[in-house]
Amino acid sequence: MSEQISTGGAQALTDQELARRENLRRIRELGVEPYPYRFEFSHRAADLRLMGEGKESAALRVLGTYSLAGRVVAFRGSGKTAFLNIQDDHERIQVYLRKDDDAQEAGLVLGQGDAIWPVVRSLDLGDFIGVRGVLMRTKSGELTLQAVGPNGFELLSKSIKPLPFPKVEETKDESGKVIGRKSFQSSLFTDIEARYRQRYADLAVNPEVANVFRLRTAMVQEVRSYLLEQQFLEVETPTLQAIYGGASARPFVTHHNALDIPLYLRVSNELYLKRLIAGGFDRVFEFVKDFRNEGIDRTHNPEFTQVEFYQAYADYNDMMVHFQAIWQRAAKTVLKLKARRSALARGVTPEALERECQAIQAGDVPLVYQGRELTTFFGQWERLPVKTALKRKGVDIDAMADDELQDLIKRNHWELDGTFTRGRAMMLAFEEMVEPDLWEPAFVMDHPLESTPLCKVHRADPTLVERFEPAIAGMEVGNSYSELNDPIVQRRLLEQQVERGRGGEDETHPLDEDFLRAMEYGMPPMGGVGIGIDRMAMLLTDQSSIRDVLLFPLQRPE
RNA sequence: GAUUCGGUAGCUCAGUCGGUAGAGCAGCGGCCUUUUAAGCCGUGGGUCGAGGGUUCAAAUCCCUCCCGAGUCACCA
Repeated sequence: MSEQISTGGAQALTDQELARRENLRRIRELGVEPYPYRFEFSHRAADLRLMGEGKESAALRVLGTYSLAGRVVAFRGSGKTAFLNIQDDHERIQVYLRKDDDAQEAGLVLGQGDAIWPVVRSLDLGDFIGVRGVLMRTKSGELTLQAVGPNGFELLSKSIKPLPFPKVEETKDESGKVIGRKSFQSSLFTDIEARYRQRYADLAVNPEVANVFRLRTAMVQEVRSYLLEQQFLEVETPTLQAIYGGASARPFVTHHNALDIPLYLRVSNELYLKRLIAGGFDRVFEFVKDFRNEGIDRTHNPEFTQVEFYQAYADYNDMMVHFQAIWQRAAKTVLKLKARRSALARGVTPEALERECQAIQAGDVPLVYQGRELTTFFGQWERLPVKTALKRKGVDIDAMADDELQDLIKRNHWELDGTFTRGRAMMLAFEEMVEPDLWEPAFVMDHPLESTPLCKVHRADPTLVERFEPAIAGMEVGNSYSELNDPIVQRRLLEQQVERGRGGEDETHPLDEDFLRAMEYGMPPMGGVGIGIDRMAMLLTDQSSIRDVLLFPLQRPE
């Protein structure tokens, strides 16, 4: 390690990193601080583009002076001038810098001449700069902020490691001749592992990735707005729990030192929200991170986000209404944002865009996932009782004896885990015969009694519970019950589950006496819902993997 | 857990039959005061994921391992 070039780590520096540190040294030598404290800016790139819309240079110039700050994402220097593309908030605008010592046009002199120009020449992609100047339009018509005056240019932060900016994409004709190239149009930092591990780099160079997360946030806000408008109270419940429950899942275990007790990261907040209903809050909701110590795949991450809400005096039918309304509202908001964002690129006029948004609001624009339309998404979602769905496939559960059901399983070479029960056989048949064909939104409802211990028995069929699991594009996107509130029955069901746990069955939970006590004091009838926020984001932003809607998906450490 | 594909320069990739590695962009030096694929001239850069084996010789063939992605299985 030399005194100037500290590696700051075990790995040797690349030639590019060394070059940037040399630039940094040179800038300091010029008396310029490469990491100043603040920069006052008047506008952002998106604002400037909006203001410059349809105006020529002469009209732009009289608008006055503007300033902006952002990251250098492209640099085209030519001797005593430079065109830069600056990105702020994932929007880009061109900036023009001139050495300008002998500029003819009064007032358009950068004005720092020899002093600042070496700093401009030492810029690297990824640096942050501030620019003050006037708007203009170049020969080719691109809106550009031209730096003017002694404060026209400031270095705000030096980048000493090259970002993985995409190379240009080439279009070739049959003979292999390059007939066109474009840069910064498409994401070409494609190493998927690096993108997840270094999300900051992914976001910095792939604005459309950042947009997915902006859409996700907008979506979450819509869900929250809906629930608040419906008089639900937002609450917070423990993440660290001495007894985990509310879902069948293996927990992460940790330890509290001062109390010297094991603690679990919650697998669900369900039992706490029900306690709150017992406590007299009639409508509560919570956005929660749940943690489940299970596998990772396209639709599962060990920590994931749900919104759960509980409503006193309601049942699962009421919850279906909320569920559909929330999804449709969030989807419309996301579709509108997508339309607005792409309007300029698509050449859509403001009037046409307004009509588009009205059509989206009216539900006339279909949601598309992975190239396939969800045609009934903005209509009434089908309510699909498991038994009814099977009957349509020629399997009438109620008309079949146990041995007939067992025969059905054997004939199809299905595998039933655990011991045979009619309910398990029914769900197996549903998964094998119905689920693969589910695409349009459907409330899969009225599951067998043994599927959950937290749900009320179906009012019309004692072998079922009042539960629904909505499926969209083949994905389970939530779960809801007419919540069980009979403490005697609840105790029996939970005790049975504990027994099964002792018998070695996976994924049961310990008996939560405190939860039972709350129910014994009296709990009103209620409907409860959990919505998987990550999967919702996948559906609405058209991403095929849950990792593409998580800013920092779990990765094995480097 | 099973299985398929992948890991080569900062990024994206090529690398034939085994003969000590290439391209574009990025970088570096030079020229250039309206570029936007900037252009022109010159130029540096590699523990080919790791380890072992076969061979005169391994990015390439074999074995083991690591990491990732996909598919299946698991998943109230």
